[in-house]
Amino acid sequence: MTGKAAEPAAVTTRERVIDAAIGQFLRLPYDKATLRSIAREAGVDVAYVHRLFGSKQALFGEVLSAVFRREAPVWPPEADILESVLVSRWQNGGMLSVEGADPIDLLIHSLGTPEAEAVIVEFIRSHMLDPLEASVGGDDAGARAEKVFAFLLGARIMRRFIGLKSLEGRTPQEVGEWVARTVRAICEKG
Amino acid sequence: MTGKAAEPAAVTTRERVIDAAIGQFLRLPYDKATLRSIAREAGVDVAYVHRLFGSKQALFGEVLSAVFRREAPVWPPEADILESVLVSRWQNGGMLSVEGADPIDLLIHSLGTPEAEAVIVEFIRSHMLDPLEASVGGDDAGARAEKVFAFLLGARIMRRFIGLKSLEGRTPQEVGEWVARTVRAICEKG
DNA sequence: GCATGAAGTCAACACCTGTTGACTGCTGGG
DNA sequence: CCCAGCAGTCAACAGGTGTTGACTTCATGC
Repeated sequence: MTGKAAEPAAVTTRERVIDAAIGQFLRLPYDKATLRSIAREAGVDVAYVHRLFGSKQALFGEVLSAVFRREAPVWPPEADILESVLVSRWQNGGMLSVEGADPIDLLIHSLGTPEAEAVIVEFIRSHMLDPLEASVGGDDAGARAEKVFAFLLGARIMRRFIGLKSLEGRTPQEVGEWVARTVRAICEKG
Repeated sequence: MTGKAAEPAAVTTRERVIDAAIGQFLRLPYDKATLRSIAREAGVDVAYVHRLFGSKQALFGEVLSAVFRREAPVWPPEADILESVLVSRWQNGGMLSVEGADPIDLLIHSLGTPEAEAVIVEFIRSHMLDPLEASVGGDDAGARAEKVFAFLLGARIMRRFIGLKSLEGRTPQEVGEWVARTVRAICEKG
């Protein structure tokens, strides 16, 4: 957009298609995010989308990589993980954030869809669970990390799909405290 | 099963169809569980399945009711909810259990599929969250119920899809304690 | 000027979806 | 005997899917 250097950095059609695909796969179940709707949003022909990536599954893999590459690193290896990371990330959109959409949807859409499940499970393990364990520290760090992550994941899903009455109308600070207090309780006594 | 009374208790075709549908909807995403595959498994024609329930969506609602009615009461309104209900249900297959399949899959397949989402969200609210809130009691019961449920939901999803290392090789009793301790921590300090 | 090859379109393919209406086979009642 | 009505089938519908191959458009190098 603002590139005025020697390189024009023009956004390629391929990138436009990937952006459209990200939006669709975030918003819709795997089967409902059709190549045709993606192509329409990107302003190209279906056939070209297909040729660009070889198959719908390959395009989905591309989307997964693109979304989560933008997010790395999710958990920095610092000690004060509770306040600085979990809470603040929860405040502005969640554990993962992508402009204008909620990556928790991508996770939900992936789980239960065999083509996508393996990819995302591996990603969660290596990019989220392991670093979180390292951050939590202490003995039984693994177990506590799993419990903390379970709570964060469940709360995330509830807030997105079912709704959390106790969070309605709260400020980001209050939401942060809501999360942090429970995370602390799990770490200390859970 | 053991019915030897005057009533033969013959399993109707409708029941066979519902059983087939339960299996399919548990195993597959909403769109992949087609009326045709359900009909084939039940040994009848597609058209009859459709006529029996009026629409695929209606059949899905029927499946939801059937699955979760078998589970009722999920949260009895007793005080000792932690040990007697949450834990024991977690031990033998989870918060919800159906022979041979994991209802958490039904939830995952439902979330993100608009036709199914509304049905299951309402069901979770009225049949699980509200009774849990009543059981937890005290002031801030709503907030604590939501937190407890978030943890249970997240842990359930992790155990099913991502895996919980700290639960590998544990006995049901240990699993129960694992859950109960965290639930208690959330209730008391979360 | 002309061939080349990439970027992109077009129309069609084979297949699968939920849904519909007309149909058969059968069983019980008058 | 007949006939109403239920259980279930059959064939087809309209529409949507990923995928394919032939086609156009256009800039570039010779």
